[in-house]
Amino acid sequence: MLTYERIYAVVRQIPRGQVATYGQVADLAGLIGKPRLVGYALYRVDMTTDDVPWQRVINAKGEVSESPRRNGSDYIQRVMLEDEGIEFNRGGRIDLSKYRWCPPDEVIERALALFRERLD
DNA sequence: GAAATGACTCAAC
DNA sequence: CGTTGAGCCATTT
Repeated sequence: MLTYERIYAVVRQIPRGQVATYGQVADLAGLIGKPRLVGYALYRVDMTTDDVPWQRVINAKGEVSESPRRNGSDYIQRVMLEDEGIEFNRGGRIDLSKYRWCPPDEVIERALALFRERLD
């Protein structure tokens, strides 16, 4: 669906070694205030491909969201992030002030365009 | 087509 | 610090 494609398009922009929160991705995808949809979209990503760097999206607390439904993929996520040079402190959390992705202006421009489009 | 679900977030206590 | 409850809406049953 178009909604998912927007989310994936944003996630694909996250550079290696940095992370974004669900809420942040939702905002940039023109889905302000709807972070749940991001989680739902990522759940449906094909993890066997590297098309979408789903591992770089974490929750607002700075930790990898775990869920029984993920059947172990949450653990894989942590390993992949460490492989990119991201450090986990004790408690399995990431220092957001250090690794949070700061979107370039062009991405913000696109987000604004999507937002305006939504108001028609 | 109504009801349930969800990798979330924020504010309030 | 923690727990709770409301908000949210595309997808799935």
